[in-house]
Amino acid sequence: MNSAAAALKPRKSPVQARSAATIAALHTAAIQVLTREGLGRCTTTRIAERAGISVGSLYQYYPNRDALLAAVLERHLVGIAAAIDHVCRECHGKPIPEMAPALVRAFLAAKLRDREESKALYAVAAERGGPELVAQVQSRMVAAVAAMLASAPDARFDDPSITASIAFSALVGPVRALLEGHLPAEIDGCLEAQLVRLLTAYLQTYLRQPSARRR
Amino acid sequence: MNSAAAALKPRKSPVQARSAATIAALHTAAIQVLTREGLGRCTTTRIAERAGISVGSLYQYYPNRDALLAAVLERHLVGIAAAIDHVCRECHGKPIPEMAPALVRAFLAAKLRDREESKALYAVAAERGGPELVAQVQSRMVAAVAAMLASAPDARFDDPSITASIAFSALVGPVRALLEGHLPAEIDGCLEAQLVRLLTAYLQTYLRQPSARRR
Amino acid sequence: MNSAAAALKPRKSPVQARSAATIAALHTAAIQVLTREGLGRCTTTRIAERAGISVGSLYQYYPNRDALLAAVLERHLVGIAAAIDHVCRECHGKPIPEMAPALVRAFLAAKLRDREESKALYAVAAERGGPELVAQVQSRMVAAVAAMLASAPDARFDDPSITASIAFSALVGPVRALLEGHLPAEIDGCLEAQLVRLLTAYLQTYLRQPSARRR
Amino acid sequence: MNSAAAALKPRKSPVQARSAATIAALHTAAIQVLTREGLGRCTTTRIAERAGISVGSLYQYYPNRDALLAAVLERHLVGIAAAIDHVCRECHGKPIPEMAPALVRAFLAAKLRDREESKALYAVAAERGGPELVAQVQSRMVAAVAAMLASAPDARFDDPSITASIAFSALVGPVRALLEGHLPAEIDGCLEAQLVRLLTAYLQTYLRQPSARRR
DNA sequence: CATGAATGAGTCTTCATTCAT
DNA sequence: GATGAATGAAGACTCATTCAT
Repeated sequence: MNSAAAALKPRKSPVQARSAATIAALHTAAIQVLTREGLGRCTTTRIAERAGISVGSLYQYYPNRDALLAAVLERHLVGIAAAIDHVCRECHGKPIPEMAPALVRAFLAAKLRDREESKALYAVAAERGGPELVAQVQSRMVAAVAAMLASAPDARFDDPSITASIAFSALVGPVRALLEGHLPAEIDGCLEAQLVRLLTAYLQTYLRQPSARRR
Repeated sequence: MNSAAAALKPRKSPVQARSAATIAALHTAAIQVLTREGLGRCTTTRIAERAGISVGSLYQYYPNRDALLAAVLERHLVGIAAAIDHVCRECHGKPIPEMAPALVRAFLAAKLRDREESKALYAVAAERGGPELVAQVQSRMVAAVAAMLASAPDARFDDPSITASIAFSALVGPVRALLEGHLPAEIDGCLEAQLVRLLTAYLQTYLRQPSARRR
Repeated sequence: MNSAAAALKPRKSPVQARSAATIAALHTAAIQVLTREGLGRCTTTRIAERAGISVGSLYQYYPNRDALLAAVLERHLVGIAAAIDHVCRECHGKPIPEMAPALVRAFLAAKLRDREESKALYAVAAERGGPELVAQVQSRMVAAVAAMLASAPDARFDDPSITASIAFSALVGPVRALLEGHLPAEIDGCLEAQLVRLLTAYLQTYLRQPSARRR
Repeated sequence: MNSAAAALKPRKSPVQARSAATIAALHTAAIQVLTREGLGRCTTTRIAERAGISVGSLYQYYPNRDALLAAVLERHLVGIAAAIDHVCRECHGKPIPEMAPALVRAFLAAKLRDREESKALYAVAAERGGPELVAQVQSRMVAAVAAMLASAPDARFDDPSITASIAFSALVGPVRALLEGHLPAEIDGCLEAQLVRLLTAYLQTYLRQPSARRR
């Protein structure tokens, strides 16, 4: 870990219950302020105030504002990653037609659980340190997906990691579009079905027995 | 146009050659500062300095910082939209296997022409006014794609606009991932092929003659 | 209170001794800067500097420059109003020849106690929010004077509030002229006598027993 | 004239008709901007724009913003002064009961002819250079009034200039209060009568034959 | 002469961070 | 440990004034 990364690390581990509660409150507060005020007005004072603690105390937990926001973002991403990890292990060895729906469902469930949070954090992800964090967690998720894909009995991927990257980011795109309101309203009900169709079709181009036409 | 949107409008039109040059310099400078310093440090002073003009002059062209950034973003998006529009008209009435590659190629060409610019503007797109702008241009692009899809002789879409939304944002996802460095390095060479594969597979699930196996 | 007025309200109450001292220092500093530099150069930085605090601290007490100046003006006006209120209650039921001198004396004492302050605040009273504030406090003073006049046993006023308005503003005029240096220097010694004469003469035109000629 | 005063002098005399017209347009524009935007936003650019000329041209006529505003204020004050001068000459040698109403009427007519202008200029009068200008013109008016008073056959003033000062500023006070909205609305109709009463009563305390008791 | 774009010093205001209580 | 007042650097934006066209 270089010094830049070190500067974003929390100051203390939540060894005490109180600490954990305070940190949770800070995260929640940060997301609320982010949502209500925007990143530009998401100040330490406001976050602390909403979390019910003093600014001074905030600095007991995080060395600076960016570290707090990074932590919030990280927790969010790690949650998603865990869900992906889990489903990938669960679907290990299963055929594509089972993998795809499971992956889509898991991703949607994780990402849309708290839409406000997901949406608010896009801005954080675009700021200093955000992209690195996202890239890091993303690569972990891609690795999990790649491992899962590699285990599919009915398909063969030249480079599972590339396929996983494309597959995953092809899922991320529509979900982000949904959260940011770039999608027509009608989509809400059929998003999952569409993503399943998209992913399945894509992965099935790698079916092992290419007796039938492909691509 | 409501007053919020009005606040983001440029102040004067570049009727004179000098104005046009100044505005171009401002856009370029903004993107450079964005890239080198990040959105948080992308200040009017810095932009003006890099553009070789005074802050005061900057404010003769844009009423505020957000308006300038919005203009830069808009120009970028409009460029993309024009490319999409064009290819969609060009592929009108062609079958899916021709549409998909053309669309992918056009999108990649437009979006990756200036990677630095594309990448820098993601942060802007996440800020005040950005999402609205993106949504607006996005919907125009989706409409173009939907029209194209509806004209495909070999497929039938229940709701072309939904399919277009998914298709387009499924393209956007991987490209964004690429620009933000979330993709493995090896992908660069095969991104286009992968996206063509993704898009074709997805759209072909809507093939008109389901004599062959699908999905 | 409408939002415009709300924007001029102080941010925190001086509950602590230190706060009260800081606020007092700010008021004094504001008047000094006003006097030495004029309203146009009465900037928050200069006020804070002279008050011996940082600009940031100034903004902990007042949301903006106008609010600070409004507070200074208000305190001044309220002081005058209190003096007027007091003398009006004191003279309740007394005859005109006692009322007039008492009112003049009280007004002069209050307004000329700190000539520098009184003079400096004229500029503030003419700026955004000033006129409203003055009008408001003025009406309170006029009401007090009107009540006093109505209680005079030796006079009868058709509309005490009109008479009070005229009487009061007729006092304000010369005092303002004095403070702004529009009056010849010789006046200083006899101003009070002249104002008493003016006010008494005016009010006595409303004497109850008009056995003698009255205009 | 010291250098400070010199700096406020117009740059060119209105020898040409066009100059005179432009200057008039500038004055009018200045008052409009003053009224609509307030002194703080009464900028040279805005004034020039409203006057239909360019900023550059504005600087052909006045060396700086303050000079323009001073000129506007001066013209206003000189107009009032001329009216006062005129009525004072007209009433020369007449008794108090004729002087007072004439003076009041003349003053009100002059000051209330363009209420917007009168009101707007109070802010200018409070700024740099304003007070001096006002004091200067005021003293000329007071001199005229004093001369008139001294000529009254029915009164004797120990120091006509003091009486004139008080009398004049006692008129100024209520009129200013009216323009700034500090007076009850009902006053509008009876202001003149009240001021006549006020002034007459005051001046009559100096009646030559004190056969009757008065103050 | 008129024009109005350019200048940049100067304002107000915010906010991350510290530290005395 | 907690608090929140104080700090002051930094940013957005304005505007009087100039001068090339």
